[in-house]
Amino acid sequence: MNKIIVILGPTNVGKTKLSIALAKKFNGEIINADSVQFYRGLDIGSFKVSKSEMDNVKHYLIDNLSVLDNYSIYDYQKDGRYIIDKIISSGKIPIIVGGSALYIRALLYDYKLNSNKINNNYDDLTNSQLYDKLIKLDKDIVIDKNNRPRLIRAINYYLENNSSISKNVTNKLLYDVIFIGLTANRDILYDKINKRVDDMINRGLVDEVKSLYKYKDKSRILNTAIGYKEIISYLDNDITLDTAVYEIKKNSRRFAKRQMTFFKNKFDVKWFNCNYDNFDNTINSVINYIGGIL
RNA sequence: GGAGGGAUAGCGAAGUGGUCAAACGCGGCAGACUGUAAAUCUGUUCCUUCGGGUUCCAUGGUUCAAAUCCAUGUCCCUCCA
Repeated sequence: MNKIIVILGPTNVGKTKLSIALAKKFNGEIINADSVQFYRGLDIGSFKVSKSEMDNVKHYLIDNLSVLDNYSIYDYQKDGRYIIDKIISSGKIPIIVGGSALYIRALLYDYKLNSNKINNNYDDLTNSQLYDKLIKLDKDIVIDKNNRPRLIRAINYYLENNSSISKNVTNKLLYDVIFIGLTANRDILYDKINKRVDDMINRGLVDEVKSLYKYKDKSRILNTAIGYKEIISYLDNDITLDTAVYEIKKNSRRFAKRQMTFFKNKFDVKWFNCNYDNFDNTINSVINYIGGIL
């Protein structure tokens, strides 16, 4: 079975740089698994790979969407699996890189997704009414009572499939995957994250968001992505720029923590510590590890 | 110098005799994860060997009982001189 390499980890540990080095070393092509880097125009705030960084390594699923598009793990699974097959059949190794854990899971594990025909939002129901409705339908459901999007999803799922969404969990991998995790000590990582946010501001994040501001009411991603939603609040005059920066840093740190929780507990990962002072060392240890498997 | 107001857990802030180890918010920590996922949600947050121990500026007092009342001291804020 053909191997697939996955590089995951929290934000800002060098996944991009590592992935390009691996692609060059092992004749790979890269599939993005960062749910913000899909979008054209979200460059500074998503810390997107630049053309020159790509260094002629083929990248897929970057800049494939407009900020007005709605994309989901369903689309990603479809697009990504098609690309994986394409890369494998060309004799190369797919390298999946990113920090969007659910996207990676939907892509590689046996997530059964369908076209999602029922899509009732139940705007007239409160959370507890939704919960009552759900447990009447679905006695097996395990769910947080206040997690409205998931309550709605669980109801719609049950109505469509006549079975509990909880029964749909899977740990079955569909590919032969090497999971490489890149991480760093919490203190160091947080410090790097804070500094990177300052750097984004210096590189013109506010101008980047200004150029997209006209889409803010019609774009989902601009209102959810860290670095964008906060600057939009600033441009709306709801908060000061200092507050926006503080919030971006805080939200990025929390995001990194959530990513680590997800990766540690849901993936079988071989972890490597990011050596910020000598990243070539990090790259070499990963190359040695993968070389021993391939 | 005179008149008031205040000091509560990492921070902000309720509480004004017992039901107070102390609401709530923030921050922190941990967790969940099949269509918003950079999203959304949950738990936890004085110490503990889980028996208990030590807290509400400090010291002393009143009381069966004090974060809450009294006295003194320290520090902070506002107003008048």
